[in-house]
Amino acid sequence: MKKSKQNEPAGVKDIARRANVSIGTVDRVLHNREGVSEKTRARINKIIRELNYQPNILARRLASRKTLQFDILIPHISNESDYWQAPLLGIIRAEAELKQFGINIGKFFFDQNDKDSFVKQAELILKRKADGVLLAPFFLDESTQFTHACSRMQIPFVFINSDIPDQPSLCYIGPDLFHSGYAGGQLTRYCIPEKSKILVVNVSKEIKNQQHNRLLRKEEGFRAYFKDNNRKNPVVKTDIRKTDQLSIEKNMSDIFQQHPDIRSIFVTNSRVGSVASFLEKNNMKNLLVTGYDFIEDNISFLKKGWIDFLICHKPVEQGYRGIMSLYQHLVLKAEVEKTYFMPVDIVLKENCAFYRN
Amino acid sequence: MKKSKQNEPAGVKDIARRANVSIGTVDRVLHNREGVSEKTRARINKIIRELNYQPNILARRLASRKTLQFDILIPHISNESDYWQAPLLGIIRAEAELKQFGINIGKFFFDQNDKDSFVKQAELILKRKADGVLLAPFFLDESTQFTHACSRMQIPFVFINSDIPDQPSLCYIGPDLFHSGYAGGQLTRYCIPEKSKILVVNVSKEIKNQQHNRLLRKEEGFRAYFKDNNRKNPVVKTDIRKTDQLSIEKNMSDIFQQHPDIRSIFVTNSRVGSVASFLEKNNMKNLLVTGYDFIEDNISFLKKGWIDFLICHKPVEQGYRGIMSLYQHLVLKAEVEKTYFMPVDIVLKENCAFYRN
DNA sequence: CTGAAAGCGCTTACAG
DNA sequence: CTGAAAGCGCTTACAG
Repeated sequence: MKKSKQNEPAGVKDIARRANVSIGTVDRVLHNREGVSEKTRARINKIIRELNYQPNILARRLASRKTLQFDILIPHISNESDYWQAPLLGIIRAEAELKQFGINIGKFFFDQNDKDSFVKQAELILKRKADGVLLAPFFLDESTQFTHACSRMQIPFVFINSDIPDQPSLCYIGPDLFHSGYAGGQLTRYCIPEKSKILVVNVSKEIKNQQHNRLLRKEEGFRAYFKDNNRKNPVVKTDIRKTDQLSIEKNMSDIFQQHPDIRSIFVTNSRVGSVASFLEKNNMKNLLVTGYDFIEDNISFLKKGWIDFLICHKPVEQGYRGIMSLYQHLVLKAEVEKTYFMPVDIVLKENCAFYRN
Repeated sequence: MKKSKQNEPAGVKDIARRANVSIGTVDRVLHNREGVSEKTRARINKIIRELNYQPNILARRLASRKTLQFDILIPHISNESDYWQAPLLGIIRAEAELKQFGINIGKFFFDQNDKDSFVKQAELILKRKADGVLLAPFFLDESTQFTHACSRMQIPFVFINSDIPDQPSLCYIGPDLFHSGYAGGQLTRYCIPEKSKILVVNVSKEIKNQQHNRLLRKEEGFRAYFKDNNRKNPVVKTDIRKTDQLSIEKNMSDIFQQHPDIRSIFVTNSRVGSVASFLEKNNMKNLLVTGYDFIEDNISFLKKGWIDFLICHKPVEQGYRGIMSLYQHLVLKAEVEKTYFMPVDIVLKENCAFYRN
């Protein structure tokens, strides 16, 4: 341990001394507060630049008794899918780290199958006047309305999981779905014989929401891979609108009756576990199965060999990084990447023990 | 923004008041400094526990003018391989974040092919009496000697990239090599016909160092996968001791003369680029090529299709996390995981654009 | 429009 | 062995 004395970075005191003002005035200039004559403001700003003043964040947060409020709006964790546990975990991790910096996180949850619940929670957040918002924009119109309100109130917001590109969001943190599907295409083509038949499965209740669009985007990418590479594999597709296990099995059963020569299945979301379960029950081996998300159900089928590949986009990190982006912007006043695509991770039986979601 | 008034966490003042002592004495107890009677120490400790006192890290670092010195000892970046750029990048990223908390990082580099350079740099570090050390233990004996010295001087140290298990390190951050090779095995077997011939390539100058052991460990894992899954693919192996491009090509040429039926190549380190270059020059298509590390040379062959899979272990994060572990231990006094295995990431042409090294 | 003082929660000498 | 005071680099009222 050492004590540094030389070359200390400049502080408000140094600026005040050089500008012949009090540190209070320097503080006003630093924070663009009113009540300073243009002349002195200019003089002080010049000195700040000359000295390349870097505020001491520690001191700043210690002295300011202010608490920042970040509010999150994501789907609640349902039995149907425990995917959203992961982003929440990342958010909680960020919360723990930022607590000592005076940041609180308000958690609001909505029902994936209920637009009204989204709207209601969004209103609650607006009433509280959060300093920053993180949301998963599930319902296109409702989300847009909400973020417009945020913009009006000057509340910065970040999207995770899915993006609404033409919004003035602070940033988007999540997958590039098209390329994610594209990578799924490559994995599939590597592992199955040429020209063998492929089944694409979309499982989603509503057909007219962001969630369903997400699935289609992956499917596009998946198909594009084969097209771009001149592969002529026939592709069968099924849309399953009833998402309970029984309906899925029924649907799969029908499909396989019509197409007994299917060699590979690509499920565009985390419901791949239900498909795997069907295969297990009917002892249908020798199919290459690819799907999404590192959740318990899927992992167990991966280990048992009924799923070959899981594609993942680090949902825990999405939550963590989303909160940290607000922190970077609001506290550190640092630049934030407008679009942060998560990696397209490939998990298989043999590396799943080491996967960090 | 809000001001929290109620339920403020307890501070040294509260403790002092309750214990009927000055805050100076509380501070002494908090830091286990001498000069406090056993009676008062016990009394204060009891109150600290009762109040579940959590120190304010901000205030602590602001008040204490101490600077912590972390020193790193890793290979310098050579033309031969730019792998080590990545960990250094992570270290520099951590440095930027921790600067405002009064942490400095001293950077020491050694030559991978020169034990003496390692020893020399290690001695420099010991003389400076760092508060914490991060090292890549390339040379087994020399590293052990160095870490023994650290232990004696009570300097915590962390390993990255490769581990020396029986050392009192703060932690190891890096791959589980055996399982990394194992995953390589699964990828290979998925993508090639049964019973087709496989070539394993180890490229390393010295045969008796940590670095070479690393390669063998991956090879073990790779072979174990086939054994565990009762695959009878014949495996040919070659050890290349001269690591220049020409020698590698010569060696490969010989191997393929003997074994023209090789269907797949597994290169146990980042030199897979050199192998790919050989294949490209000789226009040898239809081979499945798997290797290690997300470095420029390899990425370009991946994109061109001469490499199919790159296995990676997030070297940037290894560096970042290594420094952060020292910070967690020394500043935050938090627990640190003794072994942090990095994920076994699989990069292919179609997801490489999104990979975060 | 500006300044002087108090305070954030700690640590660090110094005095006794 | 213990206490009182000063100070870390800022922000926040308050006074003029």
